[in-house]
Amino acid sequence: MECQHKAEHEGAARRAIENMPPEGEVERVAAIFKTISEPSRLKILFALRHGEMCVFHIVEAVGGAQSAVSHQLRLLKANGIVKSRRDGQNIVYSLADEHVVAVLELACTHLHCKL
Amino acid sequence: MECQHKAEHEGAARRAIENMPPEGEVERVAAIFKTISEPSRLKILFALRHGEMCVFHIVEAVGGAQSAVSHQLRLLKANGIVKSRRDGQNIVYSLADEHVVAVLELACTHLHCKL
DNA sequence: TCAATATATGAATAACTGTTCATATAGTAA
DNA sequence: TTACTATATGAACAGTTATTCATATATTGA
Repeated sequence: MECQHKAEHEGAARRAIENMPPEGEVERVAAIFKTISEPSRLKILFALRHGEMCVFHIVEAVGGAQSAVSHQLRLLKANGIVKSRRDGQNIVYSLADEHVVAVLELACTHLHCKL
Repeated sequence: MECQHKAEHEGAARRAIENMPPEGEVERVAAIFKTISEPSRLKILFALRHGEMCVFHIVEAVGGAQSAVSHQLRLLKANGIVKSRRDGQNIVYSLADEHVVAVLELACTHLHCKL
């Protein structure tokens, strides 16, 4: 049985269906946001805003166990949020690109808080 | 015992600690990202890009049970991602502000995919 | 080679979260 | 009021995930 809604918004509904990204793309975007949606990982990103850092200093900056930070860094890297390079005994991490900072800043603007 | 890292990056580490947002602010930002990090909720946002829609049409656009969509809408609204107004028997939802679209577009750019 | 530092990883547990089912609330028309 | 449509909500279960602990790998210096 048909619904009794006003026809006004059916155009929007139709366009929404036609332009819905394929399932895989939605899940890729979702994975990005999920990766940066945990306070512990978000702190790492806030820390890396100020320049590249090795794991030891990241642990200092965000607190928590070295093992936990390492697990989180692996997730961030696997999802393309951060990148890393070896420098002697250290692994130096940095934000993958400028989009990351831009997204963080937009979210803060949305919340009316200063980064 | 002191670590043996190069001093190069200690400036970044110090700045990171000094500029780390307070715990509450980190968690508010994290909550925003967590809210938009589920494929089902993300689909709702992709759908609402094309204009406001009532729940019935959102269900049509994203699939799934009405109850599930309603739960998701509640979360989205509680976190300030969408807003709603009543229109007769219908509740019409729309994106809360332009930041939401901007964040989605940035994430897609990051993934090199067209929105 | 050995010892020390730096980082990563596997497994296990505890906490969290999305969905479903059943039901409740609210508006509309008769 | 009653019947119907539209939306919301509470509880419970299943699946996911972050952390901890113990251990492994890799680099450096002696």
